[in-house]
Amino acid sequence: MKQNNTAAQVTMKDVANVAGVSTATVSRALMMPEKVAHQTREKVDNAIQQTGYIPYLPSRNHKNNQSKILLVMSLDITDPFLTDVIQGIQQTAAEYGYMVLLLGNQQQSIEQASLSPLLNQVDGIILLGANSPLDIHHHDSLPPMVMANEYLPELKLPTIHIDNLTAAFNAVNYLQQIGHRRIACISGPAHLHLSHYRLQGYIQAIQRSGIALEKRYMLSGSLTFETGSTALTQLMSLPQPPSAIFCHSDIMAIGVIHQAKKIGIKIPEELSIVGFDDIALAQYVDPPLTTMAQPRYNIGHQAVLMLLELLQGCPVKSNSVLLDSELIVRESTAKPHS
Amino acid sequence: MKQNNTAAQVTMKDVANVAGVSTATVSRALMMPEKVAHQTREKVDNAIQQTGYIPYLPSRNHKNNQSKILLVMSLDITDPFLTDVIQGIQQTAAEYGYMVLLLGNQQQSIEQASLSPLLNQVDGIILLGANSPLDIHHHDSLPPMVMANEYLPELKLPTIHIDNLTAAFNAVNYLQQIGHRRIACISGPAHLHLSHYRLQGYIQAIQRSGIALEKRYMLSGSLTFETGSTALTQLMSLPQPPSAIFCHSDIMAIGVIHQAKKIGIKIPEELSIVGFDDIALAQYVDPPLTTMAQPRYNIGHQAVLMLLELLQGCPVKSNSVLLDSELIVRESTAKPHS
DNA sequence: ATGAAAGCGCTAACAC
DNA sequence: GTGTTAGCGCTTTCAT
Repeated sequence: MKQNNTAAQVTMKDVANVAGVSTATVSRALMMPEKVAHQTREKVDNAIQQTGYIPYLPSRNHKNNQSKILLVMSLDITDPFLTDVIQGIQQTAAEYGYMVLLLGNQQQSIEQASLSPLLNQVDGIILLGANSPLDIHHHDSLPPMVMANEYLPELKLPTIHIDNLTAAFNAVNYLQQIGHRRIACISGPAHLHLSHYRLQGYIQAIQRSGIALEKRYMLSGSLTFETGSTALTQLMSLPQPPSAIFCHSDIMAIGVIHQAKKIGIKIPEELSIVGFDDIALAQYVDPPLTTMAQPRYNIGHQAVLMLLELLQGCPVKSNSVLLDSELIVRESTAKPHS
Repeated sequence: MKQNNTAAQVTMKDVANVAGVSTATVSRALMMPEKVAHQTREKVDNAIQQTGYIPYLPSRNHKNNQSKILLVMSLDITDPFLTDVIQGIQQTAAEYGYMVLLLGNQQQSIEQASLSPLLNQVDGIILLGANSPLDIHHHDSLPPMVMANEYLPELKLPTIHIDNLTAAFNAVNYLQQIGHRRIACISGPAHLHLSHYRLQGYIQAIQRSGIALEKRYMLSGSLTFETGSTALTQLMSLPQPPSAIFCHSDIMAIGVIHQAKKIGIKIPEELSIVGFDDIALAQYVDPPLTTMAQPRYNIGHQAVLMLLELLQGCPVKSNSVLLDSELIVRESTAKPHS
């Protein structure tokens, strides 16, 4: 008869009482069931059922320091690409019995002061993109961390990512292969390192083909529809508009397609577009998007595996795992007409 | 002599030592700064700086039972609509100093046994959609909860949502207003209550106009591109295909648009489409989508406010807050041609 | 205003 | 195998 149900914590002591054993035994029955007599274990199990006991985590963590929580710091939980990565993280984490605490960048408003204690409570951290809110250098002791999707040489974090430079190079190279000469590039924000790498890939591809780099063909902005949309307007009002555009994200690419249609430019006949990421949506837009596919789910998956290894005390084997990217050719690209 | 300083926790005791006071004073300096002498506080503050002390949450929570963590259980962190809601949640939570623990449905694989303890550690729960992994009825004492985006009468949870029935009714009614008679409906999965309400809205609108309900016009599936895509094929192969389709989500609608184009059906000339949610993407697809807009961000915002009130011990004022929805007419709908 | 000391619920030595 | 006991880091009486 539990009358003390005013949200009163059922403690291990209660269980012990009901089972007629000591708290230590209850604890053992929970933690190392094989080290406790079969009979006793049954009594304890019953008592747990009866009382509705639930282990109180803070106390438990107190000792063994395991919260089974992984922190993910993500730039933007709204970005469909990152969302897929996070999905990979969550699913993999769940397989290993970990929960995922997701911190969006909006929450960077949370002051360091209140953030720090939290870091103390999680078992590991996954940085999804580099503009993390935490001033890593000012923390002496942080939980194990891995970085995903963006490589940041200065912090020597184990990282899982694609070769953004080569990927971008290949994307642009493809456009060149099918005959394009005037190729523009819409980059992500400068503070993201991946923007830098992708831009470099673009630049190298252009230069290698012996064509002069056109400053006016190189725009940048956030990885959003709007950026793509406005960038297109800008590009097409150039005296010599490009015949193809390489975008740093699919979302951007969709923005440019949208705007292109609006001002009556036919894709891919008059303008070729290639995106980046291969989000699910890419194949459903009109025309279906040619894009550099990233292994979205796998990035998340690998990141967790890597982090879990760190948690086990494994040394940081390789400092950076490279995943493959692949150009998916759909219908937003074609030979230049003119 | 603790030489075991391999990432050793800096404890409050250390701070106390350095400051030359007792741990109790340090604790007070942190928790009720005004109750401690100005001088002492300075000494403590300095010591904290020097040692790099960070409060250890599990111990702190131990007593005052405040983790400052809100748990969000979401159906699908990949859904752009839910993602926007979550954004609203995170941002609002952050304003009030709360962090958000996000549990995707994939993580339902985590057994109750390991989930329950976690529930014990969070200050409150937001259910985003009803198919939550937790067997609410089997838990005696759960943290305060609110439900968002879906109304579930049986559990009497404070809920924040739109009137799905009326919204659907209005959407279908609009189609009727502009002249459509053969209107199909692609519903969400049956286990979501909102599918039920939206379907009812559709049914009532059809019936009120005196038209017979056509079973063959009523399809259902997951809220995905694929569902929309396959549903369209099915609908258009009917002897009397519909002239308009009401979809339970924008994603679905985009799927049907995609497929419609593929088989050469002109939108909106030959077929009108209306979606639901008004995700950002809706205005960027071709043609821009007419859709029933939900206040995505605000749903999350309100949910947090509501939950926070509960946490303060406020009684559940109204059991259900209704937010407004609004039909956004874009270019995927037009008068029927024939 | 501050220190000493008693817990909080749990785990881990250490005995029996 | 199981109970006793001593903490874990922190907050909070209760003295002073």
